[in-house]
Amino acid sequence: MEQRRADTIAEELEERIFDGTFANGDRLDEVRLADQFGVSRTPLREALQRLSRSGLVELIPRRGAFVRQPGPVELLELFEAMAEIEGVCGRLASKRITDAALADLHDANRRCMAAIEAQDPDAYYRENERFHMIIYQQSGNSFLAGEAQALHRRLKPFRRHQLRLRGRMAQSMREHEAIVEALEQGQADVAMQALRAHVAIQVEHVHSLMASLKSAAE
Amino acid sequence: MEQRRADTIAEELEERIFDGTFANGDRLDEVRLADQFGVSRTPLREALQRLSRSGLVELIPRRGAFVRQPGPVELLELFEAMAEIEGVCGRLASKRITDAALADLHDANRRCMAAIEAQDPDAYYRENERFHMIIYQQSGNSFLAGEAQALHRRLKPFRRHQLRLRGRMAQSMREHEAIVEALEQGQADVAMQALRAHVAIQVEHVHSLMASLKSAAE
DNA sequence: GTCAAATATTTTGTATACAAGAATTGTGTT
DNA sequence: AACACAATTCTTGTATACAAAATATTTGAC
Repeated sequence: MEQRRADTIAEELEERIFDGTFANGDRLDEVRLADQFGVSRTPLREALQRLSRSGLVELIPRRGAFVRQPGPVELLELFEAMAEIEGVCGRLASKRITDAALADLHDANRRCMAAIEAQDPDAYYRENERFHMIIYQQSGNSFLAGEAQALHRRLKPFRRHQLRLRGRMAQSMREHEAIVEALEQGQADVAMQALRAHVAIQVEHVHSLMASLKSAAE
Repeated sequence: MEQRRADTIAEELEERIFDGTFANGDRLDEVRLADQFGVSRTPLREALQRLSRSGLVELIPRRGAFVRQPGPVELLELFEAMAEIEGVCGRLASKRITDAALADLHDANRRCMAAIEAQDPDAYYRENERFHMIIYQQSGNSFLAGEAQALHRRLKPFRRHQLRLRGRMAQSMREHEAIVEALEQGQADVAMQALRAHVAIQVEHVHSLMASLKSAAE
């Protein structure tokens, strides 16, 4: 018997919320799910509480657990928060980043470029993610890095859509290069503003966000 | 029988961690505490999980729950993160703050001043808190406001010490006024930097932090 | 037929029971 | 005496049982 089923269950449930198996507002029936996972209610409830902490599930006392996809307003707020926090990470990183990390950023950018040439959005997304993670780490503040990572993760389903937009990958690529340059030269405010804008631009395409939101809600 | 004991227990435990009843590294015995609170292990475990999410308790699988006070490094990171996030809140608030909120800030400052004259650090702290909460709210971003509030709460025990430092209240007061002025005039970057510095200055007094840290650890 | 109150059913929250892993103690060997 | 290993004791994680609240259903009055 393996240890700690609760977190594996939480992951699985999260996956199902992301992939749309559970729609917004759905009630997550404890007994049914427990049955489905072949466990008792105890570890399942534990998993639900964990999900409520990360915001995917709302736990209403004496009523149950409900899937809670962010609405338009909340989504905008999350993107804005992410833009701001990434900006902050960039500002701090500009003063603390190591040469090795700078080399890694260059490397990630090269791979991004290759992905664009290969017309491979998935590869691009993967390398793009690496790029951002490096910056989080190099902020030198593990708390902020953790927050940034959590937000990144939470907004993932909504970001993927954006890359499909015409020309977005190439544009994103240019922004990456400007960001690395600012970091390289220790230009704190330039790096901050560039990163903030790089994330905030996704809010510009709110309509496409709303579309993905609606499709997730049905 | 009242409803939802788990959160009242979580609050109570949090209180005891803050006030030093439970020292750093202490193991929180489920059965003993359950007994003490007159409940079963189930709601108590729920409370422990909640505390682990807010970082006060580390939950090691198959070993138990341990009190986890932040160490020096983590403490510096938390203060830095708070300074940055407050700065961000201030920047956003400078563009969005309402006249009513500005009036509230002035009011909070007046009360702060009165507290200084009355040599009442507790009253000062209370009004100071109100001042900051208003700014969080006025960022217009409930996610960021929530994060800021959570950090504020978490660092509370370490902030209180700082106010006792000679002249800190008066200095803090002047900073508050500069912040309100920047917000009033919509000077985004001035407000951001002022707020960031206002919080970051507490890191300057690291030694006093360490002292309070050590006393909490024994 | 509609609405309301009472009853039945479902579902959450909590207590207890049990199982498996960790810690501890005791014993035997060198 | 020190170490290793085994058996015991504790403790966590999970399952089941029970209680109270919320929801659904039935029944009765108008």
